[in-house]
Amino acid sequence: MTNKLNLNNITKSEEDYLKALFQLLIEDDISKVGNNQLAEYLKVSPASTNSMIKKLKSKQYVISEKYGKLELTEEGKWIAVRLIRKHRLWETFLCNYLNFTWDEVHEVAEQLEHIKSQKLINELDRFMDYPTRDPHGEMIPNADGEYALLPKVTLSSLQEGDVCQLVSVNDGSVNFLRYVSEIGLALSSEIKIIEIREFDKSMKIAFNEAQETVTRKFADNVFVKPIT
Amino acid sequence: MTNKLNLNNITKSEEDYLKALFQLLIEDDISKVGNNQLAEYLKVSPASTNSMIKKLKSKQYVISEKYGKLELTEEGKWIAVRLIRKHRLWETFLCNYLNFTWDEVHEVAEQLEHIKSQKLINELDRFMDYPTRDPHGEMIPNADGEYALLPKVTLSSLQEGDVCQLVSVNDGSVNFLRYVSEIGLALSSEIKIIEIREFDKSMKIAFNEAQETVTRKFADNVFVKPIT
DNA sequence: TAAAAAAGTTAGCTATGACTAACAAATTAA
DNA sequence: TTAATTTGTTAGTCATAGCTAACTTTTTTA
Repeated sequence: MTNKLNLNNITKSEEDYLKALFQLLIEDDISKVGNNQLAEYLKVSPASTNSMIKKLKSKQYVISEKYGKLELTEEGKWIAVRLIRKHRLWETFLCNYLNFTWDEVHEVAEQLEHIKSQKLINELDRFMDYPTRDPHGEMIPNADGEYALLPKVTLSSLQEGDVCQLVSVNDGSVNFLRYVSEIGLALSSEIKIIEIREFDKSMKIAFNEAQETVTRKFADNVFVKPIT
Repeated sequence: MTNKLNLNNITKSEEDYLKALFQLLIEDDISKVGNNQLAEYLKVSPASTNSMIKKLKSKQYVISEKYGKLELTEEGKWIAVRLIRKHRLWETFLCNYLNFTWDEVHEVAEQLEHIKSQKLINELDRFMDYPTRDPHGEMIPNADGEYALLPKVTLSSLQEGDVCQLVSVNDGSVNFLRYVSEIGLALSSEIKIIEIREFDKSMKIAFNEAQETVTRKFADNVFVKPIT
């Protein structure tokens, strides 16, 4: 009821904040997200975040006490999930139909996710035959907002000798994604950890008959499923 | 040069004004377009238009003297044509691939036309195999901004006994487009003017073995090619 | 041609959503 | 447990882009 009415009144900025909060709180499973952390994630000033949070509280998308941590209401979560759905469906469309590479899609999808049309996104979903994963391996919520929240195991969390399969990658940086492709890694690649150097936590890994040494920062952005 | 740099700095509003000016000046071929006319077309106040025109003049997209009529520079036209290209390609995509009807596409295309990505629109064009007309029969500019400007002959400009073919329709009103479909008219329909009533300029027309009486306002929004 | 109407302009207001600078509260560390 | 650091808040500014009301210029018409 109020639901439907509000959704067309929401601004692009409000959507961006709600999505960011959802990704920190729920997808990254961070228990205490504060004002400044959200500000840093969105690359805006703490003051901007503070005033937006006030607005989102007044619209009942966010709950928090003064100086307390931030929480999303069910309504807030619902808005965020729908944005994530749109973002990932568009990424999938761009990669699978419009010859985009996985490092090119994020920026355009950031724009496309704000297009307001229920029909558009549901038809796009149907057109692609209801994909469940985007080009980076992330799960795509269905039309009811349901999707599996895979526990995020980073490559960096594994030990020497462990073997795993590449499940998804952080899509935040174009340079990172290009680098992943360049060295020959792809979704589902089987990776073995040959050695971890204590000094800088860099890792020597083996995959597809190749070997590479990657930094800790790199390994933090690669999500894997350990093979038991 | 300056071209490319500016195009990413342009706002949605600036784009809307340039497109509106182009449609009035070039597509509708109106020789003198003034501030208030543009304001009315865009459904904003004359004051808003006035200040936006100042901005567009400073960016050299528009030329006009104080109290004089408005003109577009080549740069201004180029921006407008690209918007029209994007708008019509998206409309075509929505109709041909996502099950939208021709009365549903305009509103969504108004949003999609502001997405900034050269690659997106050119790939979409390729994906659809370079269509030349949108669902309303309007010409789609190619990647170089070239397209045929069909002289707009309205159904209302014809005489009793004339025969013509439906070329395109004004896509501004959802109700109008629904009405056109409902009575059974479609692009390329052959229409014969049976009678024009002087009193209110309403027309009795025949097409596809059907007859209808349509108002002057209706006939003003239907564009045709007379059959000699 | 002078008055009325229309068209165009300006000033000043509003809301959104950024920002910086200054300050307050909470947390961490000495 | 006090001091330092981090985190959060507030006040005040800026740009964009809309608005109304008042005014000026241009055009029309009586």
